[in-house]
Amino acid sequence: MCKKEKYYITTAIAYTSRKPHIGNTYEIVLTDAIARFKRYLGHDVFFCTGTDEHGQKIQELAEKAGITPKEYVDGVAGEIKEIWDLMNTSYDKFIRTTDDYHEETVQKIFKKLYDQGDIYLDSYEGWYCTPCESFWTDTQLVDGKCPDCGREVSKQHEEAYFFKMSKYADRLMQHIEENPEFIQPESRKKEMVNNFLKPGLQDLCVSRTSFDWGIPVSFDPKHVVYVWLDALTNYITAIGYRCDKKEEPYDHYWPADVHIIGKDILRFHTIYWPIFLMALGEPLPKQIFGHPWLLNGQDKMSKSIGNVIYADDLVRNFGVDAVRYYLLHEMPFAQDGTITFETLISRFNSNLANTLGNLVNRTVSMVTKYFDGVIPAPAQATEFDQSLEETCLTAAKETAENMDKLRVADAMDCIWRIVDRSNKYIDETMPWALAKSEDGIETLKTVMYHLIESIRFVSSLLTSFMPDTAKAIAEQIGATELSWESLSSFGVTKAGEKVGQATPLFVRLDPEQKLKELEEELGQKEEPKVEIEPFKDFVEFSDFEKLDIRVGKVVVCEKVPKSSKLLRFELEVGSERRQILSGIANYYKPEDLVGKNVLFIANFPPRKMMGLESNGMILSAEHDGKLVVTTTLDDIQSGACIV
RNA sequence: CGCGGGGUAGAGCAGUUUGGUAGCUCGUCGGGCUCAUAACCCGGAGGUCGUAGGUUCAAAUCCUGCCCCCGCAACCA
Repeated sequence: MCKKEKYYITTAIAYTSRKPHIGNTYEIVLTDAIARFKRYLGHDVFFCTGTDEHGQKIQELAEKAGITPKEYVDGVAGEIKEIWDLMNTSYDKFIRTTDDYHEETVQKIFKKLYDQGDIYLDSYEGWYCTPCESFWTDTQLVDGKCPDCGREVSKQHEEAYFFKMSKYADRLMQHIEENPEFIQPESRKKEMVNNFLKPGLQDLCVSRTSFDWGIPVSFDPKHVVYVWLDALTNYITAIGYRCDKKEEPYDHYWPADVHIIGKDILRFHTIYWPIFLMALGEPLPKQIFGHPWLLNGQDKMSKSIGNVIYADDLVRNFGVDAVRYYLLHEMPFAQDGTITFETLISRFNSNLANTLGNLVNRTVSMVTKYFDGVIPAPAQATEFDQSLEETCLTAAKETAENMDKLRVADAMDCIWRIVDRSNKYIDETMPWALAKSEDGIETLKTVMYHLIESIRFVSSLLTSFMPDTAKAIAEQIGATELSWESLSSFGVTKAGEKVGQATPLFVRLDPEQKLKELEEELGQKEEPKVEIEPFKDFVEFSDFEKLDIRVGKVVVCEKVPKSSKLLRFELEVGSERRQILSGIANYYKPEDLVGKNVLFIANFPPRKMMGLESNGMILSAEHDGKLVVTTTLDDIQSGACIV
């Protein structure tokens, strides 16, 4: 029995707050192509994906929908699974963080880390942002608002468990230095080391009491385990890690060969996750790859911009493999990629319908026409054969080399080199001319054989990227041998086999018409839904009266040096002057605000930001991360009260 | 002086480690061919390689200054 090399690959688990868009879908397709290719090479692959289902946000969404959190996540997890399946992804395990074995194991892990002193109970006063589910310290807050989203936070005392991150920082630093492949792409590694490790790690809050949709801490059930200790551990619980015991196939597959994740969560995977594993005494994953994002044109996809593209809509219009092709081939290795209907249509026509589809179609048609569909044995050689053979053999080798480096788009380019070379080969050998003369027939046999064989290479190599298409090509050229091993030499196709029916693999689209169709079908869906902040609870008038809101006239307004967000204001307030800082530099040119009346809260205690003192807070209206300063409808004496 | 990445034909990218004819895809123009999905093949046009200097026989590539974009961090009560 030959022992196959194991290969454990994972995606990040998808958060079950809403249906994933095509950008989120990219990750599973990318991972799938890598997993399939490793299997194709003969590795013993385990491919894990799943859903992250806890948290306050989900609890709230469920409340809004009038159902239980579990019902809510069941729905979204089902949707996610459907899309993963629709994309023809070959995961071996779909873990949900609400699975019982996962929840139990997380509890055990928490207890173990607590018992060994890595987790400790502390209590602090902090500011909590509900939408972000984040706690902030005084210094982190700005203008009393969440530094992430700029929304209101509330002061909360929370007793919480913390993880001693710093204890393991040196070991992690050493690991990163000794394993240059650990963080990919390289540029991200520097970000992590310089921004987090070097300045020193803060202890991480690993429990919450402010909501209960989570895994309860077994020995202190008013706490639930907070996000990362719950989510990251999926990678080991999914394959049998149970803390006190290890079930099959954990020992076989762990450590992971690669975690494929979005670049936004690299920090958690390259710092917290390895440290958790160190604390558990388990080996670290070999590699973490933070892939770039897929953007719609220049913009990030977002519901509020209304530019979200969903995988199922694309699949309905273009087919699974065309969408897979686009995701796998058009995404650069380390830079964000873009998707638009126009480019999708363009790639579909040129690369799939014209170059690839037409090659198969014309070849099969010729074999049918000239040899009644029977693949002839090669006879009289042509001067172009060797070049074609070389292209096939080299391309196969280089496809594998690129895949080994996770360079999926480059790998696909290698496959297309065979396609291009084959099209050229047809032109060079001119089969239609050979068919006209008796002695031409002998050469024609060679030509057709070579074409079928090189297309077999294409079909074989394509199985990991476009499985259905690969199969369809194989059927049309009558190929049965598609293994990786069979590509080590040219000439595996058996003469005498029959080709199938020549059927276009991808039917060319009329770009303008298709675009119109897409707009009609998806256009109206894209109207942004206006989502506003939920209203807050009643307060007493006396609470309002505690706030001292005034009119101030802007006398000076300038950018705070070194700060990207902060503007420094000097306001005329009656006959006084007052300095206030406000984080609106992204929305206003300082000079445009001079002379304007603004509303501000006058009785917040002074607060230092970027070394400057702010004596109040300028009121802005916020929507969708955009801020607009409030003012008075008519002019009025500065210092006037808002009543 | 917080850390890092980047600015190359109309668009999107490679090339920079190891200086030596500037390349690929799409688009565009012209030609060829007719087996095929108006497809395929060949050729042309189009770039002062962000900018100003420096090193060198030679710079997209190495060095320095500057401008612009992006990511991370900080910071936006």
